[in-house]
Amino acid sequence: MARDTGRTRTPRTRPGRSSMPAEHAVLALLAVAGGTGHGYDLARLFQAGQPLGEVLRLEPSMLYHHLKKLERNAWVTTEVEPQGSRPPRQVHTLTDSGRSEVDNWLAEPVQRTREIRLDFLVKLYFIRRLAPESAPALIDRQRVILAGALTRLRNQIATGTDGEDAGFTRDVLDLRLRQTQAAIDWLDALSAD
Amino acid sequence: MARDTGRTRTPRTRPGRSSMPAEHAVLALLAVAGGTGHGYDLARLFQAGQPLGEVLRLEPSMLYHHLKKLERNAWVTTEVEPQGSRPPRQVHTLTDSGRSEVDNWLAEPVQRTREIRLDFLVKLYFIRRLAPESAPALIDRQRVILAGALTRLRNQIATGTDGEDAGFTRDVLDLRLRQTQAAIDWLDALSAD
DNA sequence: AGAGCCATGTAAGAGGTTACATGATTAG
DNA sequence: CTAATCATGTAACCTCTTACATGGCTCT
Repeated sequence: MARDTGRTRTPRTRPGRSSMPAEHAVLALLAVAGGTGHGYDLARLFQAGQPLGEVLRLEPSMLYHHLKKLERNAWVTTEVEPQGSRPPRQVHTLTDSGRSEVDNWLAEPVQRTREIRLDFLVKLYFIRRLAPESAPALIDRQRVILAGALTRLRNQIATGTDGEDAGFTRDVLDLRLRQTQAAIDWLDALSAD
Repeated sequence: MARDTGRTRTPRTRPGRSSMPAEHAVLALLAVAGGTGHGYDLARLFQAGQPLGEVLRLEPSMLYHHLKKLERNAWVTTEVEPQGSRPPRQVHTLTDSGRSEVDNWLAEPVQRTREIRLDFLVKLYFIRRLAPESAPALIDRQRVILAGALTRLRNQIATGTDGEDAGFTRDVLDLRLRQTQAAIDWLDALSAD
């Protein structure tokens, strides 16, 4: 039914949602490693048993995919390092632009409660290794955002829906309220170290 | 580097993870509507403002996509109903196989805590409309699963990791513990109606 | 002799988002 | 006259997962 008229489409402006934690984790891992590294080496850190692997499982194929993407973004440069008998390494080096991307990403709290479980944990892991003195500020800013969400949820519950679906809507909001409160309590426990 | 040798690959056995909530929601909505319906009609219920739309936002394009998939699975049949001047409707009818798929899906609690937020809420919405007498059993079985997760988390925390990343791993487990506990508390509040 | 490490990927397919196409009718 | 409603999709592009390919080397 629909036909492609051949017109140039507007380029996709919104590539992906949330903070693209996997991609940024690869970039940040390069920063932790001192700015350079190759894929195979980084891959081990994303496996089960590794602390980061418990939060973010990354198969080799995706890791290599992300490294290509980072290169397209000019956040890393790549050069081939022959290894004699072994397969040559693609050694990736963080650029200035890549480093500032890491810093900006680390400074930003996440917007949605469900992103705490993955995105925020990854940020927390890296900020403690790359800029531990900034960790309390990140945690505080995150708490402010969650506190705002909590207030909005309370208002929504108070403004109560009427109609036959009121019960379900209330249950949904109540779940979100509890999950948000649990995340705030967790942040408080983090600060209280 | 890799070359396709032309060998037949083993068919993909694991199609998708979690309970494919969107697909099942479309199927269940058809059941609520009495077994028949067309896409445009169902689409409205997934919009913002509708109770289901608050939990699961489904764009028309995805809705039609799911309807095609349901047909391939023989869970619905489709016939065209001309409308005169308006575009003809594709009227979908739930099959026996489709109805039993809905029933099985509704009876199964979710395995992971993070699926509470979407998958379980959708199940709750539909079980209250299709088989309200079974809702307490679903909630109870869900509580058992979450209680098991809680126990495993407590054990993991007690068995404490050693090493430099012990702090982070503990924070991860502590967050999961709190989120799981919040979900259990919510289930308890649901039962206490 | 076989398992597993090193080191890099491709292939195929699922699930999902956003933009856009079509074209008559009805409400403001 | 314009916008929305009705009704159905396609196109292009994401992310993520699983399976597989290559091929020498080292450990048991």
